[in-house]
Amino acid sequence: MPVTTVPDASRAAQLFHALSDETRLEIVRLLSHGERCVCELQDVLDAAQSRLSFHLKTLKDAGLVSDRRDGRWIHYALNRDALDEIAEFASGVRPGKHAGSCAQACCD
Amino acid sequence: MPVTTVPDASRAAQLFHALSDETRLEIVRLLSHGERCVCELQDVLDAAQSRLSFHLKTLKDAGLVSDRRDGRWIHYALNRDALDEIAEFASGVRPGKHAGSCAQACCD
DNA sequence: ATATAAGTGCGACAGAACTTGATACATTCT
DNA sequence: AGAATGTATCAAGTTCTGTCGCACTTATAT
Repeated sequence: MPVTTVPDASRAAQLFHALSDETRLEIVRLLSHGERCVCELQDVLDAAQSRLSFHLKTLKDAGLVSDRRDGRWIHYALNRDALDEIAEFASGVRPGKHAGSCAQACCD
Repeated sequence: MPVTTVPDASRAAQLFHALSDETRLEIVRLLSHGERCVCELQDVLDAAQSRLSFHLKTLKDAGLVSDRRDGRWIHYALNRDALDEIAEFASGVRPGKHAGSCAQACCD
C-alpha cells in the first residue's frame, strides 16, 4: 500500500524551507555523520552561537533534527523520518506516477 | 557507482528553496499529472498571471520544470532529474551512510 | 496592419527571514 | 553560594521574498 502519499503542501513547504538555507544544509551534512553538540558545530561552521541556535531551532521545528541533553551539552541528531518524507515527496510527484489512476478535473 | 554524492550546498539550497513555497508546491503537484500551460495553472490555482509567472521562473531557474512553446501557449513540465537530485540528497545524508567510510576531521 | 490573447519583466510595498549583540537560563565546578 | 560554561531567547537592523499593477513582447486571427 505505498500509495505515494504526497505530504500536504504546508508540511512539505515547512520541510523544504528548513533545507533552503546553506548554513542549515551544512548542519545537516555534519549531522549525517552522527550526533554533534552545538559547540562542535560552532567550531566547524565558524558561526556565532545565537545564529547556530536559530538554525537548529528551525530544523527542529521542521522535525529534521532532534536534541538530547547530556549534562551541560545538548546533542543534535538527524531524524530519519523527515528524510523519508522528502524522498516520498520526490517519488510521489514523479511524472507518470498517476498515469491512468486519476480522472479528476486536474488531470484531463 | 553510487557514492551518495551529496550535491553541493548552494545547489541543494536552490532546489529546496524552490520547493519551500506552497504555491510552487501546488504547481509541482499539478505538473506531476503531466504538462500544463500557464493558463490552465491560472484557472486551477486562481492566481494572478504575474504571480504565476514569478513562481514558474523560480521553479525553472532551479531546474525543476522546463517549458515548451506551442503557438501562443507555453507548456510547463516537471523535470525528473531535479526530483532525482532531491531523492539523492535525502539518501545521501541518511545517518549511517558514512559509517567507517570517513575518517575526516568532521567525523571523529 | 490592427486587434486580441498568452506570457514575461519591472517597480513598489508589506511581511518574512537571517544576523548580531545582549541577556536569561541550566548545569557543573569549586 | 558563586563562578564558569553551554545553550536558548529576545530585540533591532538588514536583506530577501511574494504580491500586485502595469507596461512590453510574441503569436494568431481578421
